[in-house]
Formats: sequence, C-alpha cells, structure tokens
Amino acid sequence: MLDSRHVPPAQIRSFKVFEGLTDRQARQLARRARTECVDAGDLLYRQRDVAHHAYFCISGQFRLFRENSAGCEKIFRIVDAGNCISDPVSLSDDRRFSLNCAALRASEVLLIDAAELARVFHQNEAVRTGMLNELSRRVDHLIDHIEMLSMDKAKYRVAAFIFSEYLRNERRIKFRLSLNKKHIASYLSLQPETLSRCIRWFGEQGVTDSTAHEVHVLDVERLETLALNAQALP
Amino acid sequence: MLDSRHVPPAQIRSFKVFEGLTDRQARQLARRARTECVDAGDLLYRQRDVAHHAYFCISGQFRLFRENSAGCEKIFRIVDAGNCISDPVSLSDDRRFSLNCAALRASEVLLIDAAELARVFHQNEAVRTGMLNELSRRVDHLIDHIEMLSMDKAKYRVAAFIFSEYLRNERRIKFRLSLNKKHIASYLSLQPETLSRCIRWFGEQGVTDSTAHEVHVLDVERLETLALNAQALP
DNA sequence: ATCCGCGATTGATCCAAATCAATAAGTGGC
DNA sequence: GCCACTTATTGATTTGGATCAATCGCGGAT
Repeated sequence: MLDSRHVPPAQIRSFKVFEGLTDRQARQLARRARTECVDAGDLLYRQRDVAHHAYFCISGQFRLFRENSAGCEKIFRIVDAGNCISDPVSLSDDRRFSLNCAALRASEVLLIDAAELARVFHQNEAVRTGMLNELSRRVDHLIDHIEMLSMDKAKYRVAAFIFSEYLRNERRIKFRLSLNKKHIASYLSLQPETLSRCIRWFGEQGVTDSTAHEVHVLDVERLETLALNAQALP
Repeated sequence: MLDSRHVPPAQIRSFKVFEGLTDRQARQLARRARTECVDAGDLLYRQRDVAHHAYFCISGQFRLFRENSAGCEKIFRIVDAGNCISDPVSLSDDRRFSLNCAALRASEVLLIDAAELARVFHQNEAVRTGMLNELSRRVDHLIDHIEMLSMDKAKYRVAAFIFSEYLRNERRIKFRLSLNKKHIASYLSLQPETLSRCIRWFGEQGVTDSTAHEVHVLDVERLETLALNAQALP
C-alpha cells in the first residue's frame, strides 16, 4: 500500500452506487475516504478481517478467493475497474470479509469508511436502492456460478467462460482473455491441464482458434450451444 | 393454492426482518398481504417469473432449484419455517425470481406485496438493515456452497452436510435428516448412488450409524475432521 | 546474452464418481 | 390388504478429470 491520496467527491460519484449522492453527502464520504495504489499480487484484505472499509476498484483488476485446507486457491469472483470489490456491503460494524482479495495487476482502489457508508445508506434513497441491487446482482451471479459448477462436463464450463468473454468484448470474434489460464482454471474449479485440453479440443473441432492469450471464435453458434449445455458434445 | 386468508399484523412481525415495524407499518403491510396453503410438491413460483410478492415460510419446507437442459434439478437452498423464501428481496418492480420454488411438504406461506415492501424498506431503518443483513447472509451462504462444491471428494461434502445437520440439531448425536436422500444428493450435486455409498462408508468406518432417516453420530471428532476437509480420508 | 522461474502444454496413468442395471424397501391410493 | 410407484441400496462397468511427470516458452532479473 503506497501512495495514499485525498479523494475528490467527483471520483466517488463516478461509481454507479454513488451517482445519486448530494454534494454534501459526497463531500462527507470523501472526507474519510482515500485511494491507494497496490502492486500486482498484493493482498488487499483477508477473509475474516473486520471490514472497516468498502473497497472500490478505480483501475486494475482483483481476484476474490479462498484457500482450501490443502493450500490451493479457488477464485470466486473477478473485479474490474469501475466496480465494487468488497463482498459485504458492510453496515454493521463487526462485519467481516468472506473472501481474500488480491490484485491481479498494479491497481488503484478507493476506500470508503464503513460507518460513513452506513450513514449514507440510511440517508440517501438512491444509494440504498443501488446497494441492494448490487447485492442482488451478486446473489444472482453466485447462483449462476453454482449452476456452472454443477454441470459436470469441463468442456461446457470452458465454453461458457469463453462465450461470456466473447459477450464482454461486444461479440467481437477476436479478443484477449481477461485472465491468465491458471486463474481461469481456478475460477472454473478445474485443473490447468484440463482447461488446456478443453481449449485444444475446441481448436480441433473448429470452434475456436486460440493462441497464447488471444481467442478467435470460429463457430459462434456451436460455442453458444456448448455454453448453454444443450447436450451437444461430439 | 387453496385457502387464502387475511393476515394479522402480529404474524408479519413474527418474521425477524419485520420485528422493527411500527404498528402502523405492520398494518399497512398486512392490508395487502395474504397467506396461502400449499400441498407437498406444489410449485410456488418459477425462475424468471416477475416477483410481485416476497414469500415467507410460515410452516413446512421449500426447495429452491433450477433444472438443467437435461431436465434434472439442482437444489440451491432449503427454506424452513420462520424464514424468508424468495430470493430477490425485491425492490424494483420488474425483478424476477432467480430460482424455482416448490414445497417439499404441505406448507403455509405469507405473501408480502413487493411494492409495499419497497415502501417499508425506505421508511423503516430496522427493516432495511434487516433486509440487507439477510441478503448478506444469503451471499455468504452461497459462497460456502461454492466452496463445498469445489472440494472434489464426495465424502467430504457428505460429511459436511451431516455435520451441519448435527449442529442444526443442537449437537444431539441422534437426529432425523431434514431431507430425503434424493434431495440431499441434489443439494450436494451428487448422484443418489454416490451419496448412498458415502453413507455406507461412514458406517463401515464407525463414524456414523445410519438407518433410513435416522443418523446416529458415533465419532463426532472424525466427522468434523472430514467435514472440514482436513486431508483425513482413510 | 544468459539464467531462472513460472505459466502453459502434452502425454501417461490412476481413480472417484457417473452411469447402467437390478433389486429391495417404503409409501400412498384404492 | 394389495398394488403401483417412488425412493433407496447395491453391484458392475465406464469414463472424465485429477494427478504425476516432462518439456517448452516466455518474461524478468542480473
């Protein structure tokens, strides 16, 4: 954590949940907020730490994860610039983080004081609606993740991931993966070897053509069919 | 859906989120609320239905689930008496359910009008705190579920489930399972055969002694070790 | 440039859970 | 009470992914 700066209210407003803040409220939050720069790999907070702040991603990318008893990690969520990082949109002052958070690359974060946030939550209707919606979206996303893990076939999971990346890139058929393969594997709860083999299989099948970090989708329809798990294996 | 009755405000207050309601607010909610009785197996609502109401379980038990493209279901959550059922603690009027909901046995539900609930959410600090906490708990639970699914070994999952049932029963070493095995298997994303074999294995190992629906925990410590996945297989 | 170390790929093998199949034990309806 | 149907158990077999092992390739450090 180097380089902690003072925060202009406008920066706080740049996050969707805070759009509806009054000038006064934005200034109030800003007074006890700060930004921090972190290097790739830095740990932002740990599971079970008391959540004194809510964290927002100004730039860069983070992974939220847990480690199992064997010491290997499972990624639950990836957060990109412009989004809220911290899991408990914390109100009560003893809430703790459910996940570990680490930077995937050099990043900048905004820290909002938890008690201030709670105050604003009660003061501002737009903010509390926004926070509840954010949490609801979080729930939906987790449900989708569980559904993904419950469909056994690795190829389906990988197809679903590549398809979602394809959508994130406005349906351009050529794009870079937002993560390295090791982390994709963790997110999909697969071993890197299995991921590698699936991607090769897509190549052999003419579904995609992948180089190191570039993916070229050759057969969008087939990819989507596989992603939707419509019994479409060979 | 038979037998729709009028709701006394006290019944609404019996749910934790609504404890803090003023008399006036409770009456206001009650005016547009109703209760309904459903039979075992009845579908309460479907995934993607618009959520006009929030549902609360007065008595009985529900399962929240999705069906995959092959038509077989995955249970995400079980709801017992006294708890909120519906997934989106819905504020915006076009929110939809993320999961299907069906009664596991004859049950009674309380329906709260979504628009009224949104109004109360903004009016009453205790209610909105309660709703946010409920949602946070929901998120934590889903994260735990994902962690459970990510630990590969079936025996660990089953041990974790039995151990959690043991805790639910105030650490009594003899208790009835709250679900039949088919549903437990679905909840754990396992095949019933696999669940059956795991339970038999626990028996052979002297960890538990199980009859049809009764479980008798013989070695609490070993069960807990397995549940925590501490590399404790044979 | 060279070395080091990690990420990625590929191959060979193993193993746990899914699947297929059959039977047994409940459960509810008439 | 008996039949039909669902749930549960057990066995045999298959299979997909994990694991083990080796190599390659690339980026960063020196």
